[in-house]
Amino acid sequence: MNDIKPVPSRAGRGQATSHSELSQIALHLFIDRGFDETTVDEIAKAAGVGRRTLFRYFQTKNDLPWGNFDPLLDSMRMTLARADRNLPLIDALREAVIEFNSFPDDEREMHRSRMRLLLSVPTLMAHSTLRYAEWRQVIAEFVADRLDVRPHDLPPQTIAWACLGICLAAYEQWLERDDADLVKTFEVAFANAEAVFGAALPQQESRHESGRESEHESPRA
Amino acid sequence: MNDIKPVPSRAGRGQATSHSELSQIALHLFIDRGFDETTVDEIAKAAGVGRRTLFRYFQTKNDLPWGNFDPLLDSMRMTLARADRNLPLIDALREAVIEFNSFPDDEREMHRSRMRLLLSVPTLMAHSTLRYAEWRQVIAEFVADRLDVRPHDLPPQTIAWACLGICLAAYEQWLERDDADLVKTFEVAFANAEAVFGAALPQQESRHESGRESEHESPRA
DNA sequence: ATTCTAATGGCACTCGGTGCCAAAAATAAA
DNA sequence: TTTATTTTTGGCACCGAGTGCCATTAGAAT
Repeated sequence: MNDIKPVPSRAGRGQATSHSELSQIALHLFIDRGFDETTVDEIAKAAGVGRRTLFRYFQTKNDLPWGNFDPLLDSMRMTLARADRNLPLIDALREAVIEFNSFPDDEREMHRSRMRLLLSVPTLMAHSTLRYAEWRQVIAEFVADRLDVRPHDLPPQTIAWACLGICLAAYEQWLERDDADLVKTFEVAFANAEAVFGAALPQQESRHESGRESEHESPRA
Repeated sequence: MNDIKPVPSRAGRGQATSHSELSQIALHLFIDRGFDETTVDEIAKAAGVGRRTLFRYFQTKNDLPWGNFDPLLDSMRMTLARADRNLPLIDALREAVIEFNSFPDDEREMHRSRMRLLLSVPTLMAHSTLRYAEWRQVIAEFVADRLDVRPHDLPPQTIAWACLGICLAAYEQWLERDDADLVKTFEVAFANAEAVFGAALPQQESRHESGRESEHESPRA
């Protein structure tokens, strides 16, 4: 909500507002007037800053409801780094993702509102893809480390994309029921993926109809 | 390329151009001048139509490089509908996806260019999310039918999202190597997902640490 | 030729986003 | 206190995407 300015220390004019304050104001306007119905000028006016200034804090209108995402990403990176290396890859991922999406109870309603906005407004849904790319990168780096390949290779990228998909499906489901438990929904979503994708494995070597060996790695998690 | 007008039949002025012609012209301009560097006015001029008219054929500039996607979706729906019901879900999905992404050799370079554009230009990458939603819906409907749940439920949505993720990872990989085989890349991507997500299963009932039964279905593919 | 119909395309306008730059405000130096 | 330095602000003009409105155009039917 309000950032402390620990060291207003060095020279120059003070900031007229803060990143998170702008985000808050915009978010509230979006929630009760609608995203497309709220103009940037209105947000700037509501925040008491010039429109030009607002665009220095946020690159686009679409970025406003996201607030500052980076600390959350760093946090997830840390969680993954701390994961027990004996834990199967998929379990480490599930736990990190759940941790990443855990918020204090008093933030629950705000979180729901924000996510509803992000997932229901087409413009935001689309734009979010760019934010998700950073999120995927965190996952990919972790998976790459575990499989001893580069983050950019197919297996980490595939897993990262798939994890994102699972999370988004879980969120969509969570938003539909007022009483839904987010953590539980994530667990079920992961279980669904495991059931379907794991179904081809039990028959052991059945994946070789198409013959030729691959230059890509087929990881054993 | 050129649509036949089977029945110019009924009254009114003739169309100045066609959907696919506009798409072609725009695509070429995007490819050799860059997406952001090409204005809608330039496209309209190149196509010899008014800017206003162009916006009747395509809702946004972002839609231009996609051409008409719907027939492809219908085709995938058909492929899935024809799938052997004894085939495991995941195999049916893999095959349909591969079929969906198979193009004649002479379209290969064009396809690469288009996909490179769609996956590398941030604006398009973001916008594509909306197209992918339709694609996911096709998958979700198929999965829902197989699992005897509603398309909207968690399992179909999760699988659909995960499939999308797998496909996008495969495409990104394919675009990096001139000589890469798209089909093979898809197969490897699916295999990666199966390996990682299937890893939790072999221990059979190990998914119950967190106790309580779920109101969601946990499908057996 | 006239009428009907449907597509066209120009015009003006809104809104998001950017480059430019003078003015404001805060600190550091004199 | 005054002056110089530094940094942010915010106004202005401008661009490009997208839309509502509407007179015009061109083909088909009468």
